[in-house]
Amino acid sequence: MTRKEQKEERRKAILMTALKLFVERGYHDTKITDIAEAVPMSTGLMFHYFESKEDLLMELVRMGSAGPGSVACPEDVPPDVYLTSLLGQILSYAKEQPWVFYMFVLMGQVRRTGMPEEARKLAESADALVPTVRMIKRGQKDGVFHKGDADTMARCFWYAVQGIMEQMATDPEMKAPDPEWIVAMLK
Amino acid sequence: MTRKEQKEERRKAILMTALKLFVERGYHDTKITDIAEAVPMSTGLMFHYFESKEDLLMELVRMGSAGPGSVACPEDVPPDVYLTSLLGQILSYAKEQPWVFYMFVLMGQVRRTGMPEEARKLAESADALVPTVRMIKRGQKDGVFHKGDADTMARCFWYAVQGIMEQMATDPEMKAPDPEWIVAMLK
DNA sequence: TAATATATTGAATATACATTCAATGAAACG
DNA sequence: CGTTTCATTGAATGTATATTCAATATATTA
Repeated sequence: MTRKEQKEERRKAILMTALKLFVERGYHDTKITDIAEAVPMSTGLMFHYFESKEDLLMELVRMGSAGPGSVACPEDVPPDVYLTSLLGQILSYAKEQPWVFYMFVLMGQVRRTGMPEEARKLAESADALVPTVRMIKRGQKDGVFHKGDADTMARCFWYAVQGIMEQMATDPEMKAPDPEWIVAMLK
Repeated sequence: MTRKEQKEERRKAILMTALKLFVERGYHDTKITDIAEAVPMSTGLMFHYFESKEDLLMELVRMGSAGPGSVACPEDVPPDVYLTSLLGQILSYAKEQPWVFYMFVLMGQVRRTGMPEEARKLAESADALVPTVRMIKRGQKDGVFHKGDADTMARCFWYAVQGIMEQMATDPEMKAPDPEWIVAMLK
């Protein structure tokens, strides 16, 4: 089974390399050749592992969609505390495992800008928005969050995070924010 | 002079159309043909008005760099009040003049992702970061803002705005946030 | 070891798209 | 009007790059 494992490793190497490049330069600016060179491997071999560039993107989006899973807050934890710790986890995890971090950014890009329709749909389906709206409503009832349209608040929260992450992914000068600052948007 | 005015109008029409498409689909996904079709005008004629696609982008970035000008807070206004009103202005302006809004997003994209070097440099030079850092430091001294690295705080603030704007530019469901929410990140 | 399957390569091909161009139409100007 | 200048078009060209392919090397298996 060493052969099959090798192949799996190689696939992962390609995926991680592509993820990094897609986030840093954008999907369309990243040539198959660039990925191949960075892996490193010949251009032709890329197509032994993935049908096409789009297939490669889809695979990444699939990973990203499966990833986060539940962003639900247990009933006995205050929503503000939960969101703060969730964000803290994401940020510190990102420091050691940059791919989680890149993934976060890629998913946002795919959701928004001109990417293959199929990829966009999948990315949209995996979104933390719905559970966050629920959390915010509970927080408002408990008085820890301010008044306002919960849906808009949830969007603001995550898209703010998105904007900050996008910058962190490409700009080494950018230091991680304190999660409390961001949750303060809701208080 | 009707002839010259006509030309100027046409140029602007192209610029505005391109801006919208660049933001909605991304620079590389927007074909010259798409812009021409949307204006509308033949593909060839585009090159009567602009040397190249890159030239078109550069013109937009030039406009964006000239735009905002000074984001400086007068000494007698509290920084939090100033930032709130600045954001309010941007958001309400954007509702009537979508191009200001698109421009905001485009500039952010150009600063980050793989775009012609020249464009990136110009976009970077026009950045509200420096004056904002100053404002935040003053706010910290006055006790209206919390402690923390002022540079990181300023970046967080603007990149959060960036993320929210990016979403608003492409998602009609997204409603404008209350500027206070975002300034609350700093308090 | 021979036979087979898989990995790998680099050059050839196909395609998409920016850009050019020769030709046509419309306005300005004498 | 006649002439000149500018606007406009759509098809032709060139280039970049995703994808294919025939050939070669390396591993697996019997």
